[in-house]
Amino acid sequence: MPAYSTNEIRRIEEKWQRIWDERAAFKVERDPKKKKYYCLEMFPYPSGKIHMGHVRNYTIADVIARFKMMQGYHVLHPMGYDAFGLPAENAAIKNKTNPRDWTNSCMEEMTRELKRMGFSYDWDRELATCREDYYHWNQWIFLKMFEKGLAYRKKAVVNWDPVDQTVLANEQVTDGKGWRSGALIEKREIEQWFIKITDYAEALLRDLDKLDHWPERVKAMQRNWIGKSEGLELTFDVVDASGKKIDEIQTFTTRPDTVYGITYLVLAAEHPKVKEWTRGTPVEQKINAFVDETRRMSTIERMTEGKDKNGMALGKFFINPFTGDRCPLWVADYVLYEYGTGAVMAVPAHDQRDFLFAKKYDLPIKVVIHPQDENIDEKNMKAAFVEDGIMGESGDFSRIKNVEAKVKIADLAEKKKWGKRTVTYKLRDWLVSRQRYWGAPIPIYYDEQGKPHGIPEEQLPVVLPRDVQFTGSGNPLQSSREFAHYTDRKSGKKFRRETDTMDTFFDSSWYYLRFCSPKDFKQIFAKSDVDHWLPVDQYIGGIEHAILHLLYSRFFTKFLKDLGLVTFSEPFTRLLTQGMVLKDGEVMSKSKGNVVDPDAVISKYGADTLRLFILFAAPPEDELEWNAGAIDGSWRFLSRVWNLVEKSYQKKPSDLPAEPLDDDDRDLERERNVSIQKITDDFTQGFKFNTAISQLMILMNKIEKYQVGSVPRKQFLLNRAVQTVVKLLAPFAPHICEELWENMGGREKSISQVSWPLADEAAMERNVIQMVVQINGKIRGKFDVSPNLSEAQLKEIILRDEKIKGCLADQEIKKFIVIPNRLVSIVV
RNA sequence: GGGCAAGUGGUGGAAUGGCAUACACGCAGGACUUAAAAUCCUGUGACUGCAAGGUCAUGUGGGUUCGACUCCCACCUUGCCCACCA
Repeated sequence: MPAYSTNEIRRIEEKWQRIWDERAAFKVERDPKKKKYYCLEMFPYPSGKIHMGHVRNYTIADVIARFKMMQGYHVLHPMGYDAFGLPAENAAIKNKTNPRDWTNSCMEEMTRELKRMGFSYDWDRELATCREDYYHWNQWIFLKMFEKGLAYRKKAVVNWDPVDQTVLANEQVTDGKGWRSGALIEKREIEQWFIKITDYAEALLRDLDKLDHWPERVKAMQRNWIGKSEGLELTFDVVDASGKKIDEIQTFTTRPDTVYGITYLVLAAEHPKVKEWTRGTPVEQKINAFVDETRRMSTIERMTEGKDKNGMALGKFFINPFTGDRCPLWVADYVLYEYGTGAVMAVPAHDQRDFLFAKKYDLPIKVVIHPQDENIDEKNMKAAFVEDGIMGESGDFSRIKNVEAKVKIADLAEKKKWGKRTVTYKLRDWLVSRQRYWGAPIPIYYDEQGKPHGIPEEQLPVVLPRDVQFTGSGNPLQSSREFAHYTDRKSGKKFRRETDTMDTFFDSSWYYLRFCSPKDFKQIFAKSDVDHWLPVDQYIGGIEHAILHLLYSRFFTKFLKDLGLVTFSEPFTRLLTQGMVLKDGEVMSKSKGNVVDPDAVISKYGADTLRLFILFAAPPEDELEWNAGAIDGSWRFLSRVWNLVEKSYQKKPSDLPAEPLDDDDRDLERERNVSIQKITDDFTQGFKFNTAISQLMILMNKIEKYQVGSVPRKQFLLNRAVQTVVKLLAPFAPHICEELWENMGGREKSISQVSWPLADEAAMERNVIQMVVQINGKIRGKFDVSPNLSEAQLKEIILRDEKIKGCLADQEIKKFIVIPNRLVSIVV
């Protein structure tokens, strides 16, 4: 065997990648007789090159998949591409080509790179969301949602990305900037397609409790995003200056206990009543100017201006039904139109935002809740009092706890029909329209009245046209003559076709189902396949998808369950969110110029070394600092395993001679079995690959020190230990292990078919253990003793010792605590 | 402002109530070599001591315990997520 050199690594890795390909080694078919395991990583956007984040994500998944295969599971481990999206369209604009060509060449390149990493994918199941046979079913799901009233059109204020010339969902706007372009987002009003995910808000929230194997962090983020709050919707009579009722206004509050402290009421700038009530009044012009200015402000401006709140009085009033008081109505920029009713009852004494606003505009402040032991005077208030306390100035509710008042006041409001208890969510309906070409066309046409109709199911897919101009502005689909009209087959009538395409999050919300029957052209998937493989046993991906992708996928699953297409309500049983890969403390990115190309690392060290290193450097969920120096250690380790097989392993099979083992033998056997146990535990209890690998290194250190001489018994034990190393290493470094297994004369075709070893409890036992002795918490001695001695026996041995005697110095022993086989603690 | 993580040698990290610093990187010394690389061996938290040893050390300050990196309380720092949500 030649040395484990760069050339040799290349030969071995190419050889086994070819063999896996030729044998379709990881192809799986449904087999009800076997235990199934569905291991899935978040499929990539085909940007052209894989980066270290992909390498880490997919290596973690591959080790899990290969481990499960060796444990005898039938593992579904597929890969595909989330292939629609803006970068392809941008490239098309730049190169004057079709996004399809750019995307196809990127996918080809990425497939080559993924194969170079030695991942155990069933490539027969590969899919790409930009292919007709995939987005056909995207459109089919959309039609089902349309039929159920979950897909609807709404004229709405939307986030307009001036760079990408498209609309973004609330979820895709971070800090007022577009999630891809980073451009400041403007507000515009257009007819858009929405998906009514809010119908599922309660189910999405409730079922988070079922996800026992999801990180708490992700569940907390989803809870926060759904943002359920329970409160009271109150309706107030609106009156003009003369006291005549002209209208009503609804507000939402989570603090019914503060209703006696209302001193004014604020509407959001977008609220239609603002303009309606001021029309033809002296303040009309000023109000209109204020409203238009506020609405023009982008989200980022509203945020940076932060605490400075602006508003204007409307010259109209409302009646507080609890007190009969008449108070003014205002419009202000600190009220969100999208949340609750878009109007809030202001209680400046008990809400910090209302407090600041009242101070600025000199509005009255009325305290109705006091702390337990003091009375607040509104004149001296520096901030709102927002804690729990005792009610005051609140009619019949005075002098009770505000927590009780909350319930009683809500009861009263419902009894008097002033309002009703309601639940609101921060979760908004999902805006799925995109004025873009490179996405799945929304399968809709409009009749003469402009009413939307679904394209008949049998005419799907609505295929993306080719006669399209990519100029960089507007929606390219509208430049196609071929696409513009839909012709009804019966009447021959022509109708205008919808030219919006779908958000790519729509595509990625159900791909894990399509992997079960990727080549079924007659239906979205075969139910029997999905029933067999789903739910996904282990899903692995980045924390950046904690909200959007995972929430949408959960929603789709629930929707498909309601359609009777699936039987489960949650798609991913276990979720692992891997940490980011950093260089010099920062996320690797092209703009920062700190990107390490995986391809270059593979060329120098091989895929096995890269895989091993990236898992050894940190636990999967932690951030990983890329340290180019430390990778040598992983390479050296593989090299040592290689040399060990070459120098010490004897292919000639032999049986273990029936003779007793000496201390060295037992030592080796113990370490071998301890390693099996420890590594299996690390796999099953949270994928602690870094400590699993260090245990393999410990085992190697032990084997290298083991002297065989020419004793057949020792040669047998060494052989067995080497075999164990190769088996335990195989999920991490599959190429070298396949090669070694073959050279060692293994009977199996592939190391992935070898059974995962089991630990022998008896071999792990020790006949001498070290007991540590503490006196008053300080370590004063160590004793080699037989295991499981009684307290009396231990006491005799320890107290006989000269050094311990010296430390005790005839003091009285108050306590003698024994932790079996570990430690003795003496208190004097 | 709210929520969730995390803070351990020169570095990545290990130990989740029981010998702090496993494993690795780096560094230093040695072997082999004409030389270098590679490889192998030895050492490597700080202070103190000729040595055996001793003392101190897991962000800071308290607490619980025979015993705390680990549990509790407060604070500091960093990271991530959310944020005018009534």
